Amino acid sequence: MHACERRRVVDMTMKDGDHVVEWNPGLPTGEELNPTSKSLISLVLASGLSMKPEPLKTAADVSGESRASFLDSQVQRFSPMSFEALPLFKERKDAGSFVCASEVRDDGGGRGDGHVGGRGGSIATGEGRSDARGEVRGETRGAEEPEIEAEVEVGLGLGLGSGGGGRDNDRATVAEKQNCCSHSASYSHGHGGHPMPTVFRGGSDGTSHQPSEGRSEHSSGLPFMMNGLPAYGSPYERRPDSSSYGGRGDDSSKGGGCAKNARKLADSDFEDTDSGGGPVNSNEETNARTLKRPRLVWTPQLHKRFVDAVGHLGIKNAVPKTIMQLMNVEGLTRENVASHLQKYRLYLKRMQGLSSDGPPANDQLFSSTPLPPNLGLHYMANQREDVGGPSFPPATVPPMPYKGVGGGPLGPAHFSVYDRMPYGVVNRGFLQRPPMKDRTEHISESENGNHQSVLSQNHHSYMEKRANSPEKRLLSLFPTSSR
DNA sequence: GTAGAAATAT
DNA sequence: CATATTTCTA
Repeated sequence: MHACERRRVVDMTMKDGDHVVEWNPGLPTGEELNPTSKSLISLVLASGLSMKPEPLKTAADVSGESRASFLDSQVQRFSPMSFEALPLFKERKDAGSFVCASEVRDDGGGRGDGHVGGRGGSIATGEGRSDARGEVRGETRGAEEPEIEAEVEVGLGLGLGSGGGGRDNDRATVAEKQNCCSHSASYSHGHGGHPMPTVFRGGSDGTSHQPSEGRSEHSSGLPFMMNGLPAYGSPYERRPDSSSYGGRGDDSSKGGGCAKNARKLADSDFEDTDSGGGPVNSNEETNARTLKRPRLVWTPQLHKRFVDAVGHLGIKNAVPKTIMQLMNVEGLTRENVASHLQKYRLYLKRMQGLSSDGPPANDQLFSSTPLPPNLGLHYMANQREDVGGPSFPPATVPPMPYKGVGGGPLGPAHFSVYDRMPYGVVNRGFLQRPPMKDRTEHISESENGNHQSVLSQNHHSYMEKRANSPEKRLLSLFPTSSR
């Protein structure tokens, strides 16, 4: 675990030159570091971390220390306390913002079959930005939050609970995660079904204010998960260095420089500086009330979630707010969703418009996620929902069982934000909906998932003439062009 | 206050 | 230029 930390430190060092100081508060001290790890630190680095270098070890020493370390780690790992101690709910407003978003399917319940699909979890990581701001923050930052977020987030994010259902698959994933992201986690902490609120705004711009507004509510009134999914980690992520903001995973061709990002955001923090009364920094001037929130990147996972939600609700009920709630993604705003929905509708419209010879549709994101088979129609038919239906409560989030969506053989076993987006991968969307009572139509989905039969229709028509079916359209999304 | 569309920004 | 955010209107 420490290996990772160290690596990061190094990265930082290299990247930001002398800004390491900023990280010092979060770095382990000589005492905190376990023996074996300590011995791995170079003299230079050690001095940089204000810890004294370890004397050379004898084989015996090493052996003994390893054992100690191991035991130590064991303890940490299984001690519930270690989990509790983590600033789970704590807002992270700090720098460097290391964001790790992850998605984990957790059946929560004992539903054994809940397959966790290959979807591992996505881990987004970003390194601390070296905006000019960095330094400032480093100094002004209050007493709090000295720790390095990274691991913590990851740990929290990965809700590896998945008790019974856990498959080897899962484990592997977990292992991977641990590997790359360091300790973390993964205890199947009991937290009975709690949503693992991993909140933290990608701090790219340090705009780390918390999801204050609209979202906090999720945790309260709504069911914890959608389809058995635990709360999604913060969607905000940072790309390694492409600097390109765009969601496109591709090259950074269009990339504006990091410089851009730095821009006005250079302030942001003040809101948090919080109580502490620490001498509020000099930001005042820079306090361009601009407090923009970081640009959200709609990753395939996120989008899928979105689509799932929309599908779940049916186009009719799929309004931003509801979708947002259903998605249960922390930090996601209604605006985010509204915006995406807007775009999504356009996409749908377009799709139906030129169904036949559709142009290559560059919407990799959209096109890669199968439309929920039930978009619109069924729900339309189902309008009267509340009536005698076991089905979905209209506006509420149905704590519906959500078995292995996207799972199966198709999903990627592991997903890291650093990877090129698996656009090609077609996740099977939204299956296993509970039986709709009078569901007349039944869209079958090809088992192989390579071709998706999707039902779609002009969204206007949904609204207006829902009853009639003429509008219906069957679109088939391009074959899984895995690329 | 919210949804949806249009205007902006990145 | 594409995409996300912000603003504006109903």
